[in-house]
Amino acid sequence: MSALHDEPQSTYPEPRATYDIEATQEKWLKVWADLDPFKVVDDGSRERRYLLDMFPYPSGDLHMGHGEVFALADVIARYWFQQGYDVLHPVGWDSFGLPAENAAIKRGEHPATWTYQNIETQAESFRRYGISFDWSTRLHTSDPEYYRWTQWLFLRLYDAGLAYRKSSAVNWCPNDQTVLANEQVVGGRCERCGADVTKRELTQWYFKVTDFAQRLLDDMDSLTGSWPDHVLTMQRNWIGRSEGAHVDFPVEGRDQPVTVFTTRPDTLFGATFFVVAADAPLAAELCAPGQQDAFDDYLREVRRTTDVDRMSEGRHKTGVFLGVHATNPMTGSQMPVFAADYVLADYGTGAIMAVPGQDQRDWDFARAFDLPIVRTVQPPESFEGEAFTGEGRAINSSNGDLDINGLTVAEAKSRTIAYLEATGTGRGTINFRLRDWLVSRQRFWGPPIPIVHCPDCGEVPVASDELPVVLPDLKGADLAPKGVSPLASATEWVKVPCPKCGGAARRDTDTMDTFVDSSWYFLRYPTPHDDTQAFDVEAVRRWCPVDHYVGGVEHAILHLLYSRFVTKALHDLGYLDFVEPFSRLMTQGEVRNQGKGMSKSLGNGVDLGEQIAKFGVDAIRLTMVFAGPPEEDIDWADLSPAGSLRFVQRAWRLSGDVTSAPGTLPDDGDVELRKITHRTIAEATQLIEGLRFNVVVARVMELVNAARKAIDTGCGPGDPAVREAAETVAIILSLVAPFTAEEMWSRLGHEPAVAKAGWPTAIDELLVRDVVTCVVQVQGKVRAKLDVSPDIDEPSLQGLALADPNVIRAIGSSPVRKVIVRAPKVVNVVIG
RNA sequence: GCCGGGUUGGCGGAAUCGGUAGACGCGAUGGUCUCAAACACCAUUGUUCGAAAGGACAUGUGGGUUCAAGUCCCACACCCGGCACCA
Repeated sequence: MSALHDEPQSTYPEPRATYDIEATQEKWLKVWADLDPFKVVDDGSRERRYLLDMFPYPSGDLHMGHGEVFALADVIARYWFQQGYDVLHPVGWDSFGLPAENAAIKRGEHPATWTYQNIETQAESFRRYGISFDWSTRLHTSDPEYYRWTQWLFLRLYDAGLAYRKSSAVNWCPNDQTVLANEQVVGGRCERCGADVTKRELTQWYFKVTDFAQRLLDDMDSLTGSWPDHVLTMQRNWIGRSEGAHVDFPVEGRDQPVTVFTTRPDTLFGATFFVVAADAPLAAELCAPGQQDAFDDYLREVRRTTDVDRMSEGRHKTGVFLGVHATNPMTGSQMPVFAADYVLADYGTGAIMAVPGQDQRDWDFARAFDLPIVRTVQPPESFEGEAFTGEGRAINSSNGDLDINGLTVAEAKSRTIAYLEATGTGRGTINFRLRDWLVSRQRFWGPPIPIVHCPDCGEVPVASDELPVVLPDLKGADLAPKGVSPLASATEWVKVPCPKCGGAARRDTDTMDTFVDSSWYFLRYPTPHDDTQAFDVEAVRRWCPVDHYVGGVEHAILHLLYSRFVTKALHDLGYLDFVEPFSRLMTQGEVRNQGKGMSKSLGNGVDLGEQIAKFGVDAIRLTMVFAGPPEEDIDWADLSPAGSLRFVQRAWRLSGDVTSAPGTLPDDGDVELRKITHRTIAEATQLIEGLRFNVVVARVMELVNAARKAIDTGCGPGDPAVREAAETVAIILSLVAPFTAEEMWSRLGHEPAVAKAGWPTAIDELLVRDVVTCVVQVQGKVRAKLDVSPDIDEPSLQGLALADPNVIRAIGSSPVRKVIVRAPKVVNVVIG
């Protein structure tokens, strides 16, 4: 039995009135469905605002995490509605992806069945949760009407040279039987299923994100302050810019020199050997015939090792001599060339100059293979480590032409680069950690890549007016992973005439990463049903960039980086007049339980639907919002939905106690209560702008307490100020507890919807206090409090303070040396 | 290791301009109501000394600046998150 169903019982002399939450929810849902108060207008009559929640993946019903994000985002949306903006608050589903496919295999169904059932379930839950969506915007990325335009985007990037195919060693998830983007490999494991990722040599499609590396970095300056710092930091780390030099090393038996990237060109004199990534083509190329067998054995070993093992802590260095030598351009000395797995094939040039004196990894390798170590930076006296990577003066660094001995690291770097450039053996350069975005997937439930492979014409893009390339009708076992895309088995679908020559050709059988779908969906929302174009340039100009984006921090790198890339690419192609998609970002924390993330395996899950059934939508939303600052994790075990329910009932009771008529002007109302009301309005406005929603709730609670007191023991229920307070509570509360707010609004004699009642304006005269508390300190310790007028002058305040008996006692017989007066707030007496 | 963020009552958190630390809520304790319990409502609630008046101590630790520090500066400890054989 929950509080929802408390009936007034005759045995109680005066039972507290409570309301039937379930009936109230049902009542207003019907009314709102008719009123459709959150439908976007877009007629230019009002200023526009675009609020976007990261759209959900339809993995079942909504869970606690959804409950939190959407409640938080709705505060902002509803605040904007109250302010009279024309708000775009769309809804949709990121509905392509692996779980649907895995469910379909298990059940022998089409992935669409599971997907669209879940979407319907979530849609109904959203509706009941009272989120202020404009339902007419609804889209699903798995609809052909949507993925048609995802394919269009692919083709535009292809035309611009930003989508290309290459063969390289890629991350392979043996469990999901598909390749993964770099961003989807976490700690050497598949982000989705946790399997150890291995490498495979495959020809795959990529988007050229690296072309934008510098801009992705630079444009973050404009987001500082509007995006959380840690998100910007994560992106910066991910892009990983480093400054250094390319240096060319002649290698015996080879015409072309081998170039390496180094961030420490100043240590070039200390380079005593040379290492090539074992799995880079260069290693095989350089290998001398005599070392071929040894190299082949080693490479086989490396290929077998997963990333998890490869990166494990304290693993000793391995490698194999390739039987050739490189020449150090500074010292002329011969450096043996090794293949090793501690050098990465796809970072820099896949080859390094090894400077064991200044790099611990090189030091470890040198010790393992008994190679010479030369220090080129003087460590401090006290230094006891091995490789020295700190600041110091250059040593052992001169030849006939260049002498950098005695220079600091920075000076030595620039001198060396200048020398390399002058002699044509190297140049200063910038290198990025960021790799191109691998977008091919060997799975079914995603947008087919709109390319045809023709034996004569090569890769030919599908004409834009031939889109969408619709998925063939596969289901159940047809979808089981077999290492090649399930699309390949749809033989009729694959066969297609070449768009160029008309000859027999084959469709590309891979689908796109689902992150492609979500990299542009925010552009679709202003015109979600346009069947002539992906997005309307003019509508996007009106609405975008998104004013406020809300979602989980787990997308801090992947989705946000990809969206930023796509925005910049479309900008360069002339479609967009902005370069950053999301002007402001709020990342909400995780909902946990008893200190841990909720999960089935831990058995600590809390079901959103059950909580709502028990306490009602408003109490749950309020609990989420009141729990703490939006970006902090919240722990359900620390919270009290029962307390939230108690509060909404208390607020509701207020609306029933008001006896003045609707429309009563508050002017003659009780001034003390009016002051509290208007201070609440002023503070709430500021707090919402600062995203401190939890404090807004606290302030409304205070206002409710004040109004309660006024009714019971103050000015009484008929005072106009009580009505003003109750109406203010209803409006502010409508951002968090829409059902209670609507019910209050109705009981106060108004027509729905309270959501559009209009944000109240604080009256300045009611914000000034006529009495303030002045703190009197002696030696910085509070000894007295005085009620004074806010415009009291300093001499009188000082006089009052020094006359206070507690102050006199605290001063005692000590001489007063100084009195600091900051009227009207504080007086501090310095003695002794 | 590098980068970012944090550490405030029994708990979640306020105090974002250097000026009353602990708003608001949870929990707890006492009371009202009840045969009783639950619910609800009222009161108290940082620790400590004191009968009280009043005092002392308190924002991770140690220093510093200041009339005044949770807030500013320096060092340290611990926690959380990200990146990491990235040359």
